[in-house]
Amino acid sequence: MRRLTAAMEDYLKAIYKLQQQAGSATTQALARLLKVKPASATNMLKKLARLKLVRYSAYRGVQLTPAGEKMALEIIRHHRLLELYLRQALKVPLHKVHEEAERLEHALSEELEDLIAAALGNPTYDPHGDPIPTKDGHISQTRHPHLAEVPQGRRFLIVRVSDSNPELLRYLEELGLVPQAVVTVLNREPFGGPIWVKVNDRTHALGQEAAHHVFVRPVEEVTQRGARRKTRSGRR
Amino acid sequence: MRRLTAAMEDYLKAIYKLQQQAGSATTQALARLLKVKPASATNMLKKLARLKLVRYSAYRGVQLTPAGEKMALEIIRHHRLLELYLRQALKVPLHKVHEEAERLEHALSEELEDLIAAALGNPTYDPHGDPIPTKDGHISQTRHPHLAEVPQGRRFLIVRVSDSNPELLRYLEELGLVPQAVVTVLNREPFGGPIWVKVNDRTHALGQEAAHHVFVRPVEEVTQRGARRKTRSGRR
DNA sequence: TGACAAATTTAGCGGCGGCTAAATTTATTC
DNA sequence: GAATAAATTTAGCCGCCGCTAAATTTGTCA
Repeated sequence: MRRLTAAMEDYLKAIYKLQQQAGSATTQALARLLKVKPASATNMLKKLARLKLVRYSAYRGVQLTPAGEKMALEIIRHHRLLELYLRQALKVPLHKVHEEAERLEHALSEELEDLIAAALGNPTYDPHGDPIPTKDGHISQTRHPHLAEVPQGRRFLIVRVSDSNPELLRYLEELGLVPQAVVTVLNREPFGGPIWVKVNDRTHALGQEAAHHVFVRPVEEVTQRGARRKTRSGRR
Repeated sequence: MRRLTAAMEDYLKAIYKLQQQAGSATTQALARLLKVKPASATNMLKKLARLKLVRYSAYRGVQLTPAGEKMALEIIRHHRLLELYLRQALKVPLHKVHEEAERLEHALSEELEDLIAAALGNPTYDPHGDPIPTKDGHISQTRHPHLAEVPQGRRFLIVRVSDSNPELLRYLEELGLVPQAVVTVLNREPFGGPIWVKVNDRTHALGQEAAHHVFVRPVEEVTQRGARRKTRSGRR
């Protein structure tokens, strides 16, 4: 498996994301995401097609081949492992974690990847709640949003509480914010203000940081015949 | 201070090393060190000269300007901090630490550098015994060899014992291999075999790993009038 | 001093990955 | 179905950083 350039890796990752969100990737969407001009994207797509990493037919959008998808998942694994590692081991602030990982991911060897994964205990989710692909290219299809990015007025089931900080973990536990609990987002103050939540009939004002560590899934509201709602998430 | 390309950073680092060893850097030596052709080196030197990072006069070799030296030291700081971090925090095998750092150093931000330095307790030497420049561009001029790379039959003063592994540290202490002790290298078995050393009239067979953590300085032999010997080290 | 070898530089090319401007295809609308 | 708008591709350029081949400079030795 040939070594790809950093630019190629960026394109594969971007195509993967667009495919997830919209089924396929257009030249324009790709260009916007990567902050290049459409002409540049076309250029690269032809290169990736020659390498059999994407299926590309002119004017018609692009899709990853199985080989391309495998590569994309490897890169995403690098990225998300790095994010988590930077956050946990080096206490990089959450908002900077992404851009740091963005540069480091291309320089990460397989060995170092393994060591980092092991140091983290082979985690399956990154600090943003996104699933980390396994080494052999499998990825959980669910992306869990955290309490800070979820619409207010709805009920959510807590599926995961990020375990980076034991103190925070204990704090959240005291409030009753534990996996399987049902939480209602009452209100959200703007500009990084607290998030009002209700758990077990108690109301709490949660800070931004705390909210970022609580990952949830919407509780299925019982509609006619209990039909499941389709959801779509976007971003990352 | 403009951001340099990875190639430029590699050149600055190489020029610095050659200057240390030989006072100045020739096109050929540079090309050999960087594994490029001399013509390519000439090309880059002209670019660096335009940026006022080196003083370059054709056919006459090259020298870092103060600005160039500052940049070089920054890069070397990145490199050596990474080496130490990879070794201590992630247990990357010593022989792989260099090439990993070589790729990561160009992607390291200032913030991450600071966090890594702090996590390591602002260390001053890397795992090879090379000094780590400070953030403001000062560097200790002494490079201490370790016991595994030192000629046999001589006496050495232990100046530093690397503190990465507490177990190892205790072991070495038991043997009497502590800073300020004088050690004689009796014999060295080939092919990664043990190194026989004498400390306090006791003889020990030291493994490769242990030997790599003991950094020494030759004991000044008393020659006529106690004149100091000049030494030169090479490598890294 | 002059001739030659070695080191260095110059000239020109190639792949990468951006860009702009112009041409082309696709989609939409009357 | 023709006209037009929007998306996409093509053509050609540029900077980076390698390369080779040819020209030039430097240093040495008779």
